[in-house]
Amino acid sequence: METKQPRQKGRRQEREARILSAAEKVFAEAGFGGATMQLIADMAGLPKANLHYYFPTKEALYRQVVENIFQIWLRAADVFDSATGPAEGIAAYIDAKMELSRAYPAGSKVWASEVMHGAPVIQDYLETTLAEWTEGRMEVIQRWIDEGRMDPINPRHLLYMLWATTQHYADFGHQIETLNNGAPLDDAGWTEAKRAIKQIILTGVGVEIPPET
Amino acid sequence: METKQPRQKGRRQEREARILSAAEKVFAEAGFGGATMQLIADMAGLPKANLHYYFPTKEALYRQVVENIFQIWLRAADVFDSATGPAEGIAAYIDAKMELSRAYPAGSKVWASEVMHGAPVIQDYLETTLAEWTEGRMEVIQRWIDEGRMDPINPRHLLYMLWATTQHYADFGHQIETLNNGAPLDDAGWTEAKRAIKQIILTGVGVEIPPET
DNA sequence: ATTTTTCTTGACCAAATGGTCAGGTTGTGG
DNA sequence: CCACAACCTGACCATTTGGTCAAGAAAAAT
Repeated sequence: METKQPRQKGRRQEREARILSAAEKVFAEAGFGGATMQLIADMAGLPKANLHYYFPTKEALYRQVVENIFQIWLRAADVFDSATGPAEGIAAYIDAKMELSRAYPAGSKVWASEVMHGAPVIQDYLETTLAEWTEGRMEVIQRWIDEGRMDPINPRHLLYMLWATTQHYADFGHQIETLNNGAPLDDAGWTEAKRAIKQIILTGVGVEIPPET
Repeated sequence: METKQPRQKGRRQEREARILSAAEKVFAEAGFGGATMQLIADMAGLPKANLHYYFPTKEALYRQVVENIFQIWLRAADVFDSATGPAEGIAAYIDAKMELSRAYPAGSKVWASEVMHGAPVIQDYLETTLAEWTEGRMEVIQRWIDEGRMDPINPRHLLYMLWATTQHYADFGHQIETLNNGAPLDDAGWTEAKRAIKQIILTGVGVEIPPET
């Protein structure tokens, strides 16, 4: 049934993945307008014309990059649901998003850039998927509040603060690096960042900080 | 002695201001690479060649925009110093930065974009002015901690959280607007945002929330 | 009034960019 | 071995872009 998909990866998938990876970096470093197909091609180690075989236009390639990031984002947000209470849920979400910021800084930047420029290609996602996810999480938080398991705070702004703070470590990674004497955060640095964020936010919403994650 | 500077504004200053204002918007909406001199010229209502009379290159114009923003940023940060303690200082800083996010969203986006792309034009500011400012504020916070006026938290990450959270309302304004049913935050919305942020962070660092600002 | 300086702008240019395409190569099923 | 499809790529093109320039128009200085 699966005549395609030659046991290994498949030329096509491997090529597309390589192109997407290069595109993510270039779009993150230069923005959509500043990125050139030639630059992406060079970074992917392929002739420019070949990119257009897999992705018809620069915009199509960009769209694919943004959608991929969005999916990763959403998937990681599930930790919020499988939590037994506010302390575990929020702590797990902070940890998850911080790990994403560390693992996919370029993706985070592309996302930030896309939103900053008015979300020209993922506006529909914002209005549907993201709006629904946000609504759902706000309800969860509100329930925790109603049950007296955390202080009454505005769930919407709590979510914004979680996004802002965690993504900051990716989007402004260069600034953080500069203020860290030019060196990127090491393991200890990231751990300390997560710890500090959890301390402030969890204390801020009136819950105990869970022991280990 | 001041033969220049004809009582009113002066043609030159007025022209430069108009160009800079248009440039700020265009750079914010399209990024450095996506912005074109023609677009800026149109928005400023001037022929393109005229821009090059006041600003020799696109990069020079961009540099001026970024430096202006940086100055506004720094100036507003002074509220931190004139505070009598952590509660007032942090609260005032949050208020000030939120008001800047509301008043200069384009500027904030240009700054974010600049940093995200590796700070090609303001790297030196990051290394000197910003680094010094950060160092100074960290000392202030550490002193408050040592004096037992707030919980022991990592001053560096507290600052990052303040920057991230407040700037988020400018940089991700479009996303916030979309999640607010397509409408920008009104006066009440901004007040509520500031209140929520102060509640979480001030509680999070173990100080009382000051009454009014 | 005349000279000198500052400013304005349409027309123009070289370079870069997204995208195309025809001809070729590689792989695959029969 | 052949035929067919998928894949690759150097050369090419139309358009856009940052930037220039020369010829003037205003203003200011004399």
